[in-house]
Amino acid sequence: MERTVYCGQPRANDDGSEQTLVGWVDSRRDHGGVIFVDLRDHTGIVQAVFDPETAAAAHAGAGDLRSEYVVGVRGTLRRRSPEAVNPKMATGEIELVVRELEVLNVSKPVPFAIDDSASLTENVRLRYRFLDLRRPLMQRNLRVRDKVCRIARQYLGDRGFVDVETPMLTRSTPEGARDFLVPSRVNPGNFFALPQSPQLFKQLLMVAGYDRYYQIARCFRDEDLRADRQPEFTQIDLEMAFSSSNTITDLVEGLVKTVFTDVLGRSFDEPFPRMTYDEAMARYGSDRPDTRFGLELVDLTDLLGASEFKVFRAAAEGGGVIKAINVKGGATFSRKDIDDLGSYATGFGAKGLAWIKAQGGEWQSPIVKFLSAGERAGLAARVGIEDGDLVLFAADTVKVVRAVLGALRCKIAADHGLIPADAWNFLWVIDFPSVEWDADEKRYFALHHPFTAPKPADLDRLESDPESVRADAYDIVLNGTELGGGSIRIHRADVQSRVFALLGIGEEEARHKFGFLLDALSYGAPPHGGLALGLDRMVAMLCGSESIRDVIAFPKTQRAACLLTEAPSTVDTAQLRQLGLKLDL
RNA sequence: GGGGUCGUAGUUCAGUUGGUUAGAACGCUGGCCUGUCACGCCAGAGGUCGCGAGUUCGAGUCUCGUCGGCCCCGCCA
Repeated sequence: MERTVYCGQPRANDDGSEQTLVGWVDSRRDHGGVIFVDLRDHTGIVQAVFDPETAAAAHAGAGDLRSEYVVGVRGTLRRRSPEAVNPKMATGEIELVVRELEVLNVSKPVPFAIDDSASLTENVRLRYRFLDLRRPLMQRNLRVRDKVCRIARQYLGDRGFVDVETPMLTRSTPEGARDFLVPSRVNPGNFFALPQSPQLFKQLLMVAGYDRYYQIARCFRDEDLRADRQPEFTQIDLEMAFSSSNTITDLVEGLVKTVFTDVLGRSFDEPFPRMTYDEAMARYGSDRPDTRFGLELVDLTDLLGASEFKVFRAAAEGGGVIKAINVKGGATFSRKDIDDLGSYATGFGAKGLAWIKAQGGEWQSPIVKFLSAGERAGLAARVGIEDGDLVLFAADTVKVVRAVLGALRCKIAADHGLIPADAWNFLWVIDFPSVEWDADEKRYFALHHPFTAPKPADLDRLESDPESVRADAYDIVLNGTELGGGSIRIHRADVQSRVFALLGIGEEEARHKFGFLLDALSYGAPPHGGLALGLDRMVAMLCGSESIRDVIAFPKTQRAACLLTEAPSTVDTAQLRQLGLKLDL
């Protein structure tokens, strides 16, 4: 049977038309005489009616139907009588009066209902992913994903971007994440790496004169998983030659606005605000601040650094900071609530969590007795303490204080409904430092990656004062999630060599591992830059999903396994021998 | 590597202080039912309480280990 119309399509004015529908049996209601079967495909559900008097054979067959049988039905669409209309269904004003039924396949009883009502554990969903994906919610999610990709291709294609594929089998790189390795049979003892991103190849394409490149690119990173991190994920990756960072961010802003407008059906006219890295870290304790709510960090180091409270004084004297957030109305928090926040803070490196509760005109607090009248007055003024507030303090190194208060403000906002439901707070974070000192390894690390260009004005301080050098880099943030990031790249071999040197990548190592890049940069590389958007995260946010697993057809579990195929798996020793590999576990 | 949480019927869950035969809902099977759409009514089947040790007269319940799902720290743009 060949379909003439999808299940979700028939409407009242199709009354009388002859149609053939195919799909899955969503449910069967057998009244002894007439039988109703809801037939489902990805477009929706329509009711088919089997009448024993007008179509005896079809009716007999319908009695044997079970959930998820695959059937074709042919008959006449008929407008339902007014009392039989189902206003809950898009097709509820009409039904198919079946004349002919063909069972295309049977189905075992399914382990869970193919609808969105059941709350399923992820275990079951992933083991039966092919059924999970049949559910309307997942159908919608993957179709939103497809839509985003098509919009991106259209948008970028219209603007002269060329889609170029880059290798999946490439060479391992020293910086960044752990690589997935692929042994080379032809070259025993040698390995390919799966790309962490097409970064170097797109730069080579710039050198090659493809001045606008894009790719919807799979990327691989062998690191531990999170709700928003999978070992393989997808980026909308793009690169432009002869463009400033403003040109690139404007272009990407236009792309993102187009995507969100088309998918969500609402407009995003306002330009995305810009915030420097320093400001983001100071006010929000994060380089991807969630600006949908307040709870901003207030610096109190100058005010309380000399106080009698040892923890504060020690932090200030040790070069650290004292900061606080004011939880408006937080005086209602119980002692247990505050203790729980304390242990949450400990998880981010805090040694404790000092607090002041302003209630009934008094301050309840374990620390207030250490504060002078002047310190108290200054504190009240700067933090804006009013009756009913709860102030939480962190005093430690800059890094710890940012991490602790940055995490606390997000947790408190989430737990207490401070986040507006339909807010979409886009934000550009700019002026990142180029490098960061790693105290453990005693060397500088690139905050973005080693190919990020320093701002020209800062370039002469690269050797003398590296930490003051800003990168010409930009991240796009939405509601506290990093949607993507990019930068202007280094396009001169001499600058690239200086940055490698700063990062402790010696000349010989650089030549060995990045010789091809340095080589390419020395043959007329144009100035260029680009950006990559995390497709999975973007689609997850558009779908309202907490996890990117809900927008990936076949994701891995947190232990990096596929419950459906049971990958990864062991292999034959013969296979290993061909590759010249021996296991040593 | 670490912290937290969960694992009981096909599914989602309940299961008291350790105590007889481990329950509910939905689903499933059979029967009845001609306008339902969460159809209804009657009957029934269905359990390695993740797995393994231990404590105990007795373990779904307590202890230890282990496997697995999820969340987080570290790690990772």
